[in-house]
Amino acid sequence: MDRLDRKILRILQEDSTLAVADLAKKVGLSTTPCWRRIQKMEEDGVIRRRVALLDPGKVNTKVTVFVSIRTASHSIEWLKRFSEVVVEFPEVVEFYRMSGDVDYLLRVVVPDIGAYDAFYKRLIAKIEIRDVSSVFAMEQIKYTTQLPLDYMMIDNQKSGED
Amino acid sequence: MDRLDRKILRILQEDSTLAVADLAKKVGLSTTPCWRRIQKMEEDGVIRRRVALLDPGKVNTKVTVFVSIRTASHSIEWLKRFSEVVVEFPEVVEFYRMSGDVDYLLRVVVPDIGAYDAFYKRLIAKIEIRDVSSVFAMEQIKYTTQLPLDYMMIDNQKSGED
DNA sequence: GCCCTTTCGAAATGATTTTTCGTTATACAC
DNA sequence: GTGTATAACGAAAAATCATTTCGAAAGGGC
Repeated sequence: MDRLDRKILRILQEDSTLAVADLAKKVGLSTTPCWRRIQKMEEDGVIRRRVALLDPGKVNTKVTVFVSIRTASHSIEWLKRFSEVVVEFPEVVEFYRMSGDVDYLLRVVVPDIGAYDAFYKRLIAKIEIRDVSSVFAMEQIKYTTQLPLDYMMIDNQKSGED
Repeated sequence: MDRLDRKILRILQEDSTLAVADLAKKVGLSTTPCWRRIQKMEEDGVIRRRVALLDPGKVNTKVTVFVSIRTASHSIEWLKRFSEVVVEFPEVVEFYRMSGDVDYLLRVVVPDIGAYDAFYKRLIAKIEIRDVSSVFAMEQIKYTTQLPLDYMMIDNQKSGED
């Protein structure tokens, strides 16, 4: 995991459609070693998958809602079932167990407020939830799948423009 | 935008490495029309980009922090600068303007609590912020880039297993 | 029925990925 | 220094895949 691997990851996080030869040129390598590095990072699980990202507007899921859930105290059984139920909804794109005041946080994407209400009804029909609070996002100012690569490798940094 | 396009999008959101011929077989089409449909959806901007998704653990960004920001009332200028500053941090992977109590919500990824503190200091060094509240995620139960496709196309649904 | 438009599929072409092979660099023991 | 092992490199061949070309089939209006 050196400077070149980081450079490769930075590019692939941006755009994974480049030909290996072009990518190689960008990082200053020939195609074979570049290809092998990519291969290795896929085997090692650093690169998890390659996917297509869609336009939320174009697929009619412009609206993001953050749903905070407080559960008081519940049985292990309830928690297990709760997770299973929530995960199944395709509208739930993120789901976290939190520290602090709120127990769970969901990011839900829907076309509009009406669709959110319908989602909400379907959710509480499947499982009883004590305390739910929904907040709508007015605007998505930034959304990226690119993770910062500055924290990889404690040594070997040299942290230049690459 | 019909059933077949939806089927194609569903697969590409999962895995964009499939050969067009294999994808075509899966949706019940031959390669040329399938390729053309993909091409069109890229032109139309339905498919925005293709990217590699990395393992947060493997790049040392396991920890997610949600940062709630209240700004009271500020000038337009301040708001503009605030957005510009926040967007520049690679640790900020999501950034929303919210309705309700909280004005802005950030999702920040870092290696650990210490790194979050360092990030926080760098942030407030760049711009003064009134009221900040940080909550750590204990566990990421679900995270997907796959948008639900059930809301596309009001007509033409037929909504089967495809 | 006929024309127009659209979508389809088979096959040829061109580009890219992946393998093969030989070379070069680096490190370590002696 | 010399020898040897290990790991990374690069050029070129082979295999696979994307893209184009062409013609045929399917729907829609008149």
